[in-house]
This record gives sequence, structure tokens and C-alpha cells, in this order.
Amino acid sequence: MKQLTKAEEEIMQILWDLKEANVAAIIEEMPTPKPAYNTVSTIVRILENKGFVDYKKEGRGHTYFPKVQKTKYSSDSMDKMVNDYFNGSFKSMVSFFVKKKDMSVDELESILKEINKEH
Amino acid sequence: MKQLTKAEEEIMQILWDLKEANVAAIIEEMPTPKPAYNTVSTIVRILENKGFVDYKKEGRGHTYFPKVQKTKYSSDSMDKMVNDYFNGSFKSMVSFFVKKKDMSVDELESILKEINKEH
DNA sequence: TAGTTTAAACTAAATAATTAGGTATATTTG
DNA sequence: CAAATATACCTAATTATTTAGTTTAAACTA
Repeated sequence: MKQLTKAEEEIMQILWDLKEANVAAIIEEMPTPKPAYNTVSTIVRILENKGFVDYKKEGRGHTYFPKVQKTKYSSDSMDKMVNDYFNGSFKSMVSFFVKKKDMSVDELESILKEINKEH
Repeated sequence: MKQLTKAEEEIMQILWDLKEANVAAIIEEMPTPKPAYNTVSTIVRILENKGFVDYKKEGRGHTYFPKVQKTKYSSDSMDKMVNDYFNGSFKSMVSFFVKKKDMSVDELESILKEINKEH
């Protein structure tokens, strides 16, 4: 899957959050200094070309929505991370974070239990 | 900490791997088509500016080595990832991966044990 | 229906990242 | 010491990304 650039990712995050939005609504969510309408419009169209976004006609304009799910993109990005920085080993990654966060065995076990609850 | 661009990251990975290297040795490690000497040399100098790399004089040239440790950089990158894609929750991230990889409770527990062994 | 408004599409300018040519300098070699 | 060679540094060309002005089309309003 294609990588998102910084500007593209910022807008995808908003779309993932809002589920769907037109350009004005996206700008609404952006921090000041807010970019020009056309700037956002262009990026959304690039995202559409890359296949990350689709739209439906809504009144006089377009309502955009994510075509690639956030979990799909993050999953791929994490895989890359694990490959590049933990020799492809998920175990190493977890170990690393448990140490780094000084997480206790109890805490990790509680995560375990939570995961099990959902089955 | 500053982010690495794609080209920069590729070279950092090699330096982290080799511990230290001159430009020729870096190129050695790169897949064909190998870039021009000057291309790599420039990127290394950018990395030096950004504070990721330092060098020592060695014979007629420079031997470059990482100034920022791989774990430091990956740790920061992972934090960003967790923030952007898992609401800052390390738990969510682990849960997500355990589900995704269809990892069993036993397996996660064995990670736990391994981590404990090291104490 | 004609004028006005709104938003997308097109286009191009500005900025950032990547790649590499040329030059100067230092070191080795004959 | 002089020539050849290797390497860093300076610079510029190319390519990718970001930003935004202009144009076009649709649809709303009087």
C-alpha cells in the first residue's frame, strides 16, 4: 500500500475521525493557521487518486469518506515498523515497550484478561 | 526529535547495523542500482547537520557513526504511532496486534516469562 | 431565465527532498 | 617532489510535495 505524506496523513486522520466530511468540515477540524480551501481540496483529490478516499455527491458538493480503514493503514505501518526496527519480531517489540514503560507483569496480564473478555 | 526522510532513514539503518562506516562501506550495503558516491555523501552530511550522525577522522577520510541510538529513534517513532493510531494507549496497540496475529494467550504469556527472565 | 454564489477541477508557483556534477584538498605512490 | 587517486565540500539540477490562484460548472435565488 502507498505511504501517506505528512499533509495527506493529517487529512486522513480527520476523515477517519469524522467518518465523512466535505472540504469545509475538514478545514473546521484543522488547527490555526488554517490552510486555504484549495489546499485542502487538492490534497483530498490526491487521496482520492491514491485510493485512500472516495466521495458521494451531496447537495451541490462532495462528501468525502475513507476508503482505506484506519486499522488497515496502521496495521501496515506497524508491520513496517516492526520489520525495520525489531527484526520483524512482534515479541521484541512488546518486550521493548514493556521495559521502556516499566510495565509490570500484572499490567500485561490485565491486558491479556481484557483481550480474553472479548471472545 | 526530527523525523528522518526516506533516503535518510535508509542510510541510518545501515549505520545502525554496521556501527560505523565510511561512505564507500555504506554504498556497499545498498541494493542495486547503487546511488552515486556524492548522493550518499550528501545525505550523510545532512544527517550530521540534523545531529543523527557524527564522524571521526580515519586515514584520509571520515568514518561516520550514529549519534542517535536506534532504540531512541524507534522509541520516539513508536510513541508517535501509538498516539496517532491508538489514542495514545499502549494497551490498545498490544490488543490490536494480538488479535491481528491471532496470538494465543499462551504466546503472550511466554513473552511475559521471557521478559521476567532478564531481571 | 439571468445573475449570483459555491465548490470542484485545473494549473502553476513555492517549498522540500533527492540525486549528482564539479572543485578543492589531502594522501598515497612512483 | 609530482602525478594519480580518493574524499569531502560546494553547488546545482531534478523530482516530489505542498500551497494556492484562476477557471469552470453546477445549483440556488430573485
